[in-house]
Amino acid sequence: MPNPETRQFIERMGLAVERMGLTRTFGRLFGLLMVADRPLSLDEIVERLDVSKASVSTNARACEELGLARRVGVRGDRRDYYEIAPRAFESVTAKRVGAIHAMAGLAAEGLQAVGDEPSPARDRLTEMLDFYLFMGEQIEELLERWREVKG
Amino acid sequence: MPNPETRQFIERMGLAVERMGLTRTFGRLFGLLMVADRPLSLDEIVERLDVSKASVSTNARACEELGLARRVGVRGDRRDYYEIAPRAFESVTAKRVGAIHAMAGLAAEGLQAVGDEPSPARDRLTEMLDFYLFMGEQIEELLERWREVKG
DNA sequence: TAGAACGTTTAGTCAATACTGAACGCTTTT
DNA sequence: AAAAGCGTTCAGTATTGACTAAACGTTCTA
Repeated sequence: MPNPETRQFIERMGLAVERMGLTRTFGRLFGLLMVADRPLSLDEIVERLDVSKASVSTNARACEELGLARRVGVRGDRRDYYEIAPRAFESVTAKRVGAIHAMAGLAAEGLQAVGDEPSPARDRLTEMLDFYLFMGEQIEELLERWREVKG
Repeated sequence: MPNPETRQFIERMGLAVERMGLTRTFGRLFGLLMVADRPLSLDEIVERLDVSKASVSTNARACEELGLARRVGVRGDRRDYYEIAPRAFESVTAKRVGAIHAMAGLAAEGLQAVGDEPSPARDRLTEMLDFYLFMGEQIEELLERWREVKG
């Protein structure tokens, strides 16, 4: 399984995730789990990624927190195993929708701040509010549709 | 205009933008431009944000690069003035769609890497590919619809 | 009950990077 | 032609934060 193409995929996932504001190691972990043909233990991840166990432990738990991975048990084994969570992409996208709502909330606060008189600032904030309300609502509907088709 | 609510808005925008992987100063600059009632010069921004002119210069240009702000001229004045660009939110969201396409591309590479035989990895990568193709396409349509309504 | 196996926590290190102050180049003014 | 105004660049600084190694607590095993 450690063929060159797979390694490259893991590495590119690391870079892609890093570009999104998370860390490269986190992205590599996610990439590794994506191409793994079975759940992996912490030590297996340590070996495949060549990072410390402490880092893997932290990142794996963060991955779980985000809904990207989940911990699974293996019969007759007391180690923790990790695998990609079902609906991982939906759940991470749902988190993004949360950020969109936050932007809408910020826009609303901005409108409070600039007062009632018409102004360019007011127009911009109104546009921001409308845009993020629209996007948040619509993307939620997209997720809904996706779940209907694939869920 | 430097009332407490406005200051708070700027500060929260700084934090929100920072959480998205950019810098706090960048977010504050964007927030300031959002609530400004006219284009601002570098020195005005320096004063309002209390950061060095070098930093403002760099961040303002980055803001322009991202399509969030634009430089405007003021008659009889040779300074640069900045204001929020029209369709700023559309353009930043369009950039996000680019990231979604990149994820789809990565999924395709992953499928190459894991080979043709059925496997959990293959299933996951296929789901990832389908999901991001769907989302990329649909969000582009959302932007289209938004432009029709507001553009 | 001692010891091994696991995962987590924490103190410390190191690298990345955003910001500052100063120098620079260009333009305008006097 | 000198000086002031303006934006940019660059070297240096400081802060942030991810990672490592070691200690720790807990659970299982011999």
